[in-house]
Amino acid sequence: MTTGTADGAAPPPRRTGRPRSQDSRDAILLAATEIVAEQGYAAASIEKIAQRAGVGKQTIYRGWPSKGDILLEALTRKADLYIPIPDEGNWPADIRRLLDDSFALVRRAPQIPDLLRALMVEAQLDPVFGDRFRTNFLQHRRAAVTTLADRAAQRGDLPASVNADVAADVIYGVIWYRLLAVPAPFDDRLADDLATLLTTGP
Amino acid sequence: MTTGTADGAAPPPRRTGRPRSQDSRDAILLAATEIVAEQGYAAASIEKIAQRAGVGKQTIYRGWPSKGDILLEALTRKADLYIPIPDEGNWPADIRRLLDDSFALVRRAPQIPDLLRALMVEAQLDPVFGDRFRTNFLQHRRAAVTTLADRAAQRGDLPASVNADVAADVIYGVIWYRLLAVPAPFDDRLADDLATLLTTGP
DNA sequence: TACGCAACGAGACGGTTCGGTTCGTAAGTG
DNA sequence: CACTTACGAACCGAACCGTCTCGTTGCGTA
Repeated sequence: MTTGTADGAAPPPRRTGRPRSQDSRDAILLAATEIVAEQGYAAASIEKIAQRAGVGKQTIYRGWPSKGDILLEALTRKADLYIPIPDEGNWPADIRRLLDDSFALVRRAPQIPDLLRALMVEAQLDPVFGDRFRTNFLQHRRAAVTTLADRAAQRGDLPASVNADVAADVIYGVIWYRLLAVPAPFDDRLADDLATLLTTGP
Repeated sequence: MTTGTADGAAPPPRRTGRPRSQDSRDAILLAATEIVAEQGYAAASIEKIAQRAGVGKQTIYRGWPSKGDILLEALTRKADLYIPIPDEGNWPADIRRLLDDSFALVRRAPQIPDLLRALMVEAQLDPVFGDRFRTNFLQHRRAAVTTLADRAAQRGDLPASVNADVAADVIYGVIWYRLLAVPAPFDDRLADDLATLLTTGP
């Protein structure tokens, strides 16, 4: 990953010539999001995105190395996707807060599930992008949970039947499973069930 | 889905003309499996499958309605994928047995993870096939777990923190999450962790 | 103000890939 | 032998990728 700003010490802003258009970038991200949401990922070609965005294909190739990266940026922009790592002082409240925040975000922005599905598909189809997706996105989300769990373990209120890794596996496993495999909503009942499972000890 | 054998009452075996070649069917399934395992799903086109199988494309179109269905048949043939629903008499042993059987199958047949990934991708790209996949495969697997859990609930040894739906969500959620999102093995440690989580009560 | 430079939208281009169909032949059935 | 259906191969058109070339546009600098 030596692309981007890894250009010596300071990122040279741009010296001369016409600057890149932020409007075009925005239009591209919007068009990609809409196509994925409305017509499914199979319909999202670079060609179609460019056409819908009212943009030349070259502008897209200049800005992103692959289709997946467009979607990844669209996702991270979509909401303040940064779900803050809660700190309620105890494990049950932390885990419940994280679940509530995550579910609320999905419900609030209905395109997010479509983007997530598309990204996971692209990660399977393009292994190089897949690595990027795992490193830059999936592991970040996972780290939020393991941070909470580690904190709980130190505090001593993590149930003996739970460890940090399995907690992350369970939470994101269920979320992705529902996104991809079963058409089930992210409702309070699921949050209840998961929180109960992960906070009940012997 | 009115294709296939939904042809009146009795499935007419075949009356006249050249019979379909079972060898061709086998070669197609084998070729599809190998391409997916060796080159990834992105490389698995009908064209390549036909070429590798030494078969005309028409023979494929005559036998399966879509690429996903080829892979689905390849998967169900691959092993006796039918993992028997355990009945060990108690919930912890049942759940442990199901996990062990499932993990052992994946370890024994290394193409199975590739096929599963490919099927999940295809389910996202082709919604019509996706419905078929969910109905004919995913729900069956899920039912195995809910059957165990229902039995345990009746017996009274299902922990209060677990219910049938969440047990299935957790087990298959984690399995699919590991297949698609994190490069982690299906080892005894995972089975231990999951079994502990699902069998420990307050 | 005038000039130069890079990005812009649009689209042409060559090339590849693929899905689906057509064609003449092969293999069974009656 | 006549008939029927499957067979492999070849063919066709559409879609798309990535590059390239236009003439144009906007910004920094001379």
